Order: sequence, then C-alpha cells, then structure tokens
Amino acid sequence: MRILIVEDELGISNFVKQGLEEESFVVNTAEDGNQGLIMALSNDYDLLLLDWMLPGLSGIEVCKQFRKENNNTPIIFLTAKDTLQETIFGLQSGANDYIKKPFHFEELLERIKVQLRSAASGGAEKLSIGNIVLDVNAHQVHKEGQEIFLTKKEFALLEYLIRNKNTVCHRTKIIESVWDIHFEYNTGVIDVYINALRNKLRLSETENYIQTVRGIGYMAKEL
Amino acid sequence: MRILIVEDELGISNFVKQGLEEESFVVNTAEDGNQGLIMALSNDYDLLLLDWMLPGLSGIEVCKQFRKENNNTPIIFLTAKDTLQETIFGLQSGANDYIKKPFHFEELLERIKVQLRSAASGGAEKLSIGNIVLDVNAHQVHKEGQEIFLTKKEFALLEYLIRNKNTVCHRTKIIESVWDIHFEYNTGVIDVYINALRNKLRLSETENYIQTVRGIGYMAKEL
DNA sequence: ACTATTTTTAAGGAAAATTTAAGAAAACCC
DNA sequence: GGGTTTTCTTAAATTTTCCTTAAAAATAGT
Repeated sequence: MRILIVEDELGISNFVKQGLEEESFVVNTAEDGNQGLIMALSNDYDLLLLDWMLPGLSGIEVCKQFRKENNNTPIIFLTAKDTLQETIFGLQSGANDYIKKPFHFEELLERIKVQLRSAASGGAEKLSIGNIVLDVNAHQVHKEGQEIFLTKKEFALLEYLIRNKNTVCHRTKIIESVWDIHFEYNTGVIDVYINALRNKLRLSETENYIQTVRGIGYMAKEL
Repeated sequence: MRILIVEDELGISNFVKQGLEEESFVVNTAEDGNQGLIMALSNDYDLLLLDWMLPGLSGIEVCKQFRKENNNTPIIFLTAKDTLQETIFGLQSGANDYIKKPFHFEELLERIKVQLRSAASGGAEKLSIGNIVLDVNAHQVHKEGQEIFLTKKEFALLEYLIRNKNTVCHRTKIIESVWDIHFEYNTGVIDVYINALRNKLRLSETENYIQTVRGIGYMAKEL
C-alpha cells in the first residue's frame, strides 16, 4: 500500500511517515502543493494525506485538481485546529475525511484503514470468522469447505458483521450500512435476518459467532 | 453526556435519538424553537443539535439567543440547505459545525465526537481506572485483559464515574446524567447498580475503586 | 401473467434489563 | 449502647428488548 503525504512541516510528516512505515506502508512525502500534485498524478498511490496550508498550491487546490483526474483514491485532510470552515470546504471539494491537528497517530491510522478498506472492496477478498469463509467477489459462503447459500441481504449483513468483527455493531449502523435506511426505522428486519443467518450457518452453542448485545446491537466474535 | 435535539421532523429526531442512546448518550428532544430554547437554557447539555427550519423560532434565532447566555456548549446545525452563504451565516451565528440533510448517522456521530472532544479537551476513547479499561466506542470493559460484560445502564454509570474519577459524584448529579431524572427522586436504582458494578468488576478490598461517600454519593478513586 | 423466491411486516411469547421494594447491615450521632 | 439514618443486598414486579414464526408484500424469473 502506497501513501503520499503532502505536508510542509517536516516534523509532522516525518512522524507520520515513520509510523506508517512501521505499519508496512510505503510512504512518499512532498513539501509543497505543486510537487504534491505532480507526484500524486504521476504515481499510483492508494491514499493521499493532504495538509491544508501548503506553500505553492493550497491543499484544497491540490484536492480539486487531483479529483479531476482521479475519482477513487481516498484523500484525508490534515487541518489545523479551529479552522472549521476549512474542513467544510475540504469535504465539499472531494476529500473523503479530515482529521484535526494535533491528532493521535492511532486515530489517523484508523481513518486510513477505513478509507483503504472501503476503496479496496473490489479486489479478490475473502473474509472469515471461525470456520466460516466469505468470498466477497464470488458472493459465496463456505463453512468447513461446504457451501452455504445466502440471499443478498443475508450475505450483506454477514459481510458487515465480519468486517467489523470483534466490535459491537450498533443497530443504527447496521440498518444504515446494510439497508441504506437513514431516518426513522422501527422495523424488526435485523432480528429476522440475524435469525436466518444463525440458522443457515448452523451455529451451535459452542460456535455462536453472532452474539447479541442487548440494547445496542450485535457482534460477530472470533471465539 | 447529555444531548438536546431540536427538530420538528419526528422521523429524524427519533432516528438520531435512538442512535445516540445506543452510544450511551442521554438524549432529550424538542419539537419547536421556543421549546428548544427553553430546554437548552434550563438544562446543562453537553451538545445541541439544531434543525435549521423550525416552527416558532428559527434554528438561527435559537442559536443566537442561546449563545448570549452560554458560550461553551457546542452546537451542530442540521440543515437541508447547503449553499455556502447560509452555512457561513450559521457558523457566524455561533454554531460549531453543521451537517447537511440527509446525512449518515455515522458522520453525525463523528462530528459530535469531534465537538465533544475539543470541548472536553482530550476526551480519549478509552477511559480507565486501575486495572479496568473502558472502551467507549466498542462498548466494552476489560479488567486485566479479560472482558467483563456490562448492561447499558451499568456501562453508562461506570463511564460517568470514571469520567469524574477522583471527585465525589453526588447522587443527584448521577441520577441526572445517567438516568435523566431531574427532580424528586426517591429511588434506590443507583445503589442497585453500584452493587451490580462492584460485583461484576469483582472489586476486592484492596482494589475497591468505587467508594461510597456517605450522605453524598460515590467516587471512583484511583488507588 | 404466473410462479418462486426474497424481503419485509407483524405479533405472541421468551428472555433479559431495569426498577421497585423491603429487610439486613453498616455508619453515624447522641 | 440505643436510636436513627444511610447504604447494601436480594427478590420480585415491571418494562424493554429480542427471538421465532407466519403471513403479506415486493422482486425476479420464466
């Protein structure tokens, strides 16, 4: 995974670069907007980290120009504190996320992973939990080598749960991500589908990967 | 953490309310500007969510009037309009952020957290006391690496105590923040839940983080 | 247009969480 | 110590949430 950092404060860019390299990313840096844009366009990065205030070309300009040529590569803005209006402009100009300085590296890393994950859904990808393997592309699920047929919604729900495994999935977020419902839901669909999943996956007492977290939602947990 | 939603479309406010409650916020709602302003001024909320178009008093008016009395509480606008002019106007009237309808709940949550974090100066995602670690997002509690399952109320109470650790938490404050009860309480729920917490956290004599302050309330104390 | 399948709604019952209540124990104050 | 108050602990009552099933509605296939 290749990441480009466009940032004029060397302290920050070195700090981030080192941290990301420890996470096995390949990291390049640029120190001003012009150089950053040229590098971004002439290389095939998986993600851009853009500072807002840059000599040469501003971060927002780099973002806009880059978006004219490239629609997929995720862009995360690093913005100085107390410049809310800037973050608003940034999101509107095509950035995928923003993080306010000073930030914790952990948080930045988390946001990077979120972006890469959603951008990468398209590569041959297999998710798994316990003895269950889910092939995102082939749209198939296997348990101990045996295929289990799931409907579209069942599959989408299981995929969501496994992608977020070992963390609690709130009902609200499930309904947003899987059903694309954003306002007023008072439906029991989730329950029905969880039930269907548990049946089809024949989860026994000892391998009940899908746990319910009362009052909150569900969690797919590696046992 | 207490949040007030001022929104006339019940679909939206119910949806947001539920989502936030799953995140262990205490949420109140108002359906028009006048009611919203009165509630905002007479309570001690940590954040306000204001609809732009409201019957009675417009969101901007509520925001302006509220800011006359209170400078700290973060305000986020929910707006159907997205012209830059109007958002800037909203921000100038004292709001901290705005989000355009329709929005994804996750994005709203993210912005809420940004506001609360900067308002509370460094509210980390993980709270801890002694060998107990509480992960606000994942809604999980660990003691020496081992997960301890808590219900929603138990979790909310523990979170409150730890957020105010080393200071005495009055029963009335606890009942306000965690239970959203504001007058004449003659209930023993707190005692019951404190008891449950002490049992579940298996606090021994030497690591009794939750101490009772007779006649006043409780205190989570780092030993 | 008809059928088969998937998805959603609805409802009764079960399970769990929350609250109430009440007696026991502990702490405080003369 | 005796009396009072406050807290602890349990159990039962209440409320909420979840599970399961069946049937209705929507969708896709022929």
